Amino acid sequence: MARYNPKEIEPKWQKAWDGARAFATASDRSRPKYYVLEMFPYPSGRIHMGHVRNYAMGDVIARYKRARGHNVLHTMGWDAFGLPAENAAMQTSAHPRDWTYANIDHMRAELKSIGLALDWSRELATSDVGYYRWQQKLFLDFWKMGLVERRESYVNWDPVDMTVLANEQVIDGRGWRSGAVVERKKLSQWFLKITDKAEDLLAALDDGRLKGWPENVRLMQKNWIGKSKGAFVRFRLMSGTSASDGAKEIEIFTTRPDTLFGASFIAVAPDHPLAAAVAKDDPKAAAFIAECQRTGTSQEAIDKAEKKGFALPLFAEHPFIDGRKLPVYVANFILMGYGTGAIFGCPGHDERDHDFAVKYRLDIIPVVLPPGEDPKTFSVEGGPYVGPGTLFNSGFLDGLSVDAAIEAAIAKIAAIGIGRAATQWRLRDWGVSRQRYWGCPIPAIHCATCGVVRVPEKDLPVKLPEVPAAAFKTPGNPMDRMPEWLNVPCPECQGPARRETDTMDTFVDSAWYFARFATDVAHRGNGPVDKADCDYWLPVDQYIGGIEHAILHLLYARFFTRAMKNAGHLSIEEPFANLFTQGMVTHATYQDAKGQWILPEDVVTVGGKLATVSGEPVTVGPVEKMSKSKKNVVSPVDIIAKYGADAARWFILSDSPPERDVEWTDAGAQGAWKLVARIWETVEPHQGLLAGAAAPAGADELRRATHQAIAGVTDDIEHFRFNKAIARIYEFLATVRKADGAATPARAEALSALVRLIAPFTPHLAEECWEHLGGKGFVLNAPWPDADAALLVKETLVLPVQVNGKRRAEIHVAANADAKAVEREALADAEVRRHVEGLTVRKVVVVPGRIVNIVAN
RNA sequence: GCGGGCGUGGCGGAACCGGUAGACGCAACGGACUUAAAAUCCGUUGAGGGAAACCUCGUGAGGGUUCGAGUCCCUCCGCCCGCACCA
Repeated sequence: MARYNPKEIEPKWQKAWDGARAFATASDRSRPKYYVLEMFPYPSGRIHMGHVRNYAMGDVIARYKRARGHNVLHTMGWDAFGLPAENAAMQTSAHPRDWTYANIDHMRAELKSIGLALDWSRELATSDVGYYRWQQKLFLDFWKMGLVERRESYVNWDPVDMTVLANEQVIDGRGWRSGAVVERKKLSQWFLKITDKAEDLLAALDDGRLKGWPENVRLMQKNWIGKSKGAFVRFRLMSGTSASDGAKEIEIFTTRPDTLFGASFIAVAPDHPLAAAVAKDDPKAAAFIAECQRTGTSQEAIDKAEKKGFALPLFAEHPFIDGRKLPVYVANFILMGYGTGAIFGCPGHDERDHDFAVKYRLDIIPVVLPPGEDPKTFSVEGGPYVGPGTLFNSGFLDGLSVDAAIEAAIAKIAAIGIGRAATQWRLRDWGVSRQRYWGCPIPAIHCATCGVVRVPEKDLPVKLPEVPAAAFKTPGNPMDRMPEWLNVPCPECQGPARRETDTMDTFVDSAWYFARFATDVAHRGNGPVDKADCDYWLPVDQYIGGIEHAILHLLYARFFTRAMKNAGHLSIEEPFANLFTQGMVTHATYQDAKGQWILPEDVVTVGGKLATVSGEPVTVGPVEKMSKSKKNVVSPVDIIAKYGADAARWFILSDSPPERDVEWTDAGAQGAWKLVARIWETVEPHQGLLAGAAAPAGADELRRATHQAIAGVTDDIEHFRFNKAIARIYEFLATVRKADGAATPARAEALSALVRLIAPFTPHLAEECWEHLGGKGFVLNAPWPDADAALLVKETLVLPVQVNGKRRAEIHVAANADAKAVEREALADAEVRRHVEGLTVRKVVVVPGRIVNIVAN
């Protein structure tokens, strides 16, 4: 018997599928559509196991839905703009474009060896002019609709390299290449007004439009959008201490106006105008603000920095308490971008305010009394109380609940004209400017007389200028140094003007690619998307990708879909009907005696111990996400060469639930390979079996097992439980192999079902088996098997019987037995009698079809 | 720091709505085949006790609710993801 050889068989079927154009998207729109999309890859150069996992999952769904009669759209493309190409250009002198497209060619070939059911004719790269010119058109549309704005905001600035740094290029507050301390620098930048859609982006999370999304992702987005109700309140600055710009008052935002009587200070952001005004004549204040500016721009850096304040020579009057003076601080944890950039601090009922008050020895006054506490003894000196309760020490609010006090406080503030109720959002507008070359150029022109002007649509695309590869060795954006590209006549006055040199955030590229995929290639020259095509295919029925994209990418795509609908390009608000977030691929880490990381392929077992190829001892470290820096990577290409694509796909799906991390182990991959070989071995003796097989009848073991397997695997695939589907296939295979005496029709039915059930997971093997058994056409076009409900019903059940919660016996009862009969049966059981001997039975709990519990004492 | 998750045998995991904890796979051990090894096939395998029947313990730690808790609640520990210029 010939051993199964994936090296021959996998390319054979890949060629056969190609030759038959088997995965070309059908134009027949009468069938129900199904659009399955995996997050497209960044073309880093090589595929990794994370890709294999992501695309194997999508492929299972695509092939399964196809077998269920759907018209399936399943495509692949490249998230091709971004920083790594420019870093490569700095290191290797390769032009970002050449580097990127060479990587794409390489990765495409690697992906094809996995045997994915993809329509490659729809492939796109976001760096193609044919893609980004339509992104420029969308940008202009949004601009006309008022969704584009220019305003100042901060970037990480490397003062040595004179360049803007990404957050990941800032390491411990220093530039990654220069090592210089990074500064915050204000630049005029482009923004998309995602906050205009905040209300609907939030509402859709809860109103059923995203019922196919995981709860945790919806919750993360909800918290990210962060709608909070509260109030603006103006505090009068005390005379004689006014700031040098003459400000008489300071406006704060608070979500807890009920705690106003517990206020003991005011804090403003380092870039608040009041702070700047004081700093003008106060070198110490200026120095403190400068220090704050040296913290990075990321929220994480700001939050983790030690909370610090600087007392300005200013005091504010408490609006309700005569004579209470509130000192005004500049504090490094107050954000200018949220609310008014100023807060009042209530140390008794807020963590950060409490820390701040302890540090600067400010009053800590409790104003909310928890239920059951005595106001005379209750203290918040040791820590704030943030729960519900009743107001005290609070004048007109005394005795009210927190909620009632919030309302009463707002009413009073409004009545005396010092403030009003307000809603604030944590969500900020989307800064899309990048001071980099390898991105989509922003279609704008700066004219000294006309200001910032749109590039007319007829002049699109604004192509990236041709820049020599050597230009990337110099820090900064090479576009700034291309006068022949930079200088253009103003589209409005024809006077001298300059092109915008900022390019777009790559999140813009990935915010609408799903709709571009849905647009037929023949229609792609006419606009960003084809509305009719999108009306048929969208929304994406199943979107699959990493949890790391839970907020930004998904939120941006949701915003873009709304904006594109408003611009008339699409008819939907939500791009992804169902979302699945898959876990990472991890691997053990290995180090040699010197602490150097070692590739798994360079580790060998010598006498039961791990060693390097040259014999040095190796220590095994923790299992971590596969990463280049720790060298704990396994190349899919090597695995496919060794075991075949089917075994790789099988293992990556078999070992862990899809949403959790999976650990790649060579033993597991070998196990998958054994399975592939065993299935072939099981099928091989039955050449042509399907051709003349009679219809199976009866209800023998094998038939029951077959239909149970069909029902179980189907249900598991529908619910994204690939690991369980695979476990069931193992069980079913064992039954098939043991069923020596089964009748030929039952065996044909079992093998036919087996091959179709494995087809989404191991498609090459399934085709080979299908052909060998005499199945018609490709198994990929064969209908999914149906489970016969009559063969799934059990006649008798085995019920566990507990005595006082401990399992003591099992009884066999008819599936339709009533509770009384089950109870009688249980009490009659010899084992049960032994355990209740000498006790009085107090209660018998019968859970139908589940369990019996006898309570006795 | 803030937001969201996860934690079950030697390992990956299963256990549906609170109802027999450990399905299935890996590893290990025993056996068959072989001159031998590999491959393959069959069997055993949570821990402790017992000759056995069987008993006790056991789902990160501690507490609680319940006839019954891996599952629900509270407190704590550890790890992972995100934090707006990595993609």
